Amino acid sequence: MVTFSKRKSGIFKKASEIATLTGAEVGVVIISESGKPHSFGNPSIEAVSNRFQGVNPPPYDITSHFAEAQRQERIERLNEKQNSLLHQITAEKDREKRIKVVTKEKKTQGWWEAPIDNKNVKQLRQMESTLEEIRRTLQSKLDQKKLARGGASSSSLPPVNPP
Amino acid sequence: MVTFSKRKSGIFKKASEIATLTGAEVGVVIISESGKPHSFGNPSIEAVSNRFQGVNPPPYDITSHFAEAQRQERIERLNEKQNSLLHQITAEKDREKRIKVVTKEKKTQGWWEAPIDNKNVKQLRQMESTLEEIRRTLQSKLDQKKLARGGASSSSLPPVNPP
DNA sequence: AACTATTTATAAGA
DNA sequence: TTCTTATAAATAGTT
Repeated sequence: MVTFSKRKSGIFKKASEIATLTGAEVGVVIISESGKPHSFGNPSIEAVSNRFQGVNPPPYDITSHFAEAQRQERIERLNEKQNSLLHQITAEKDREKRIKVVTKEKKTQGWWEAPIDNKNVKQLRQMESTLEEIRRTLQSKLDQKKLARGGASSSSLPPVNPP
Repeated sequence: MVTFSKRKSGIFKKASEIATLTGAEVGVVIISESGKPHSFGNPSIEAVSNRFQGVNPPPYDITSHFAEAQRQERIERLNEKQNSLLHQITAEKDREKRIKVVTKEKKTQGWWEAPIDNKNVKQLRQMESTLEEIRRTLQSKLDQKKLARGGASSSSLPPVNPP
């Protein structure tokens, strides 16, 4: 909790800095483990969110092609996923090292040696499927809206009309 | 521009860290001065956005423990996915170049009418889903080690509600 | 919340 | 963009 609080402040500060330093618009949303939402936005979280979703693209750039913009977004998303994976792999390997050390010291059974709880795993997968489907459905709807309008700026969600 | 790039990386890294470290969900959207959108999301920018908007309520606290023997397998799977991502990224970038050339030649069609490669979108979505599942499984396991207590809040908003 | 040892991020330059 | 490095800032651990 202390870590969360400290780091949240750190991120918000960084977000504020990049905004004033480079003139970028930044929006950050953090939902803590307990489910409470925390946000930072410059100019405001709503403004950034709307612009990201293509609602109000100030400088209308006729040269940007929708398909290209979306492709670029996908590439960025892939890069994010990749970075995420790298972090996870690193974390996982570090963890493994630690576990090996502990295992040598203690011959008692630890939680990581416990048998798989199939009931819970099954339940988890079911929830994942459901949530994933919801997410996909929403995304699909949003994408259709996007297709129907073709926003000037690129990105993720909603509507406008072709010139 | 260099500052923007460096600091953007810094923020994304911090965002990734707070997510891994505290189990929080984080979404960051940065729109550069030139209007180009950059985003980071854990689990995904859509998931965080949706949850922030109240679309997607609860986190899971399923307590399933996986045997140490399976850890290595997961790491290998992550590595495979990562390689897959690298190939996808390369392919996407190459294709983007080709498309840019084509779209400059064919001006009979408006940019808003540019067809989206649905096959590719579908493929990427599928991959994201898979990655998402892996990530969630790992996260759930990693969360085991952390204390789950109701968090305090500094600049927080009221709890999210369904639309 | 304050302190501080340590780690990490960053600006500047190449 | 990547690399290097001196310096500034962020953070974990502790009180």
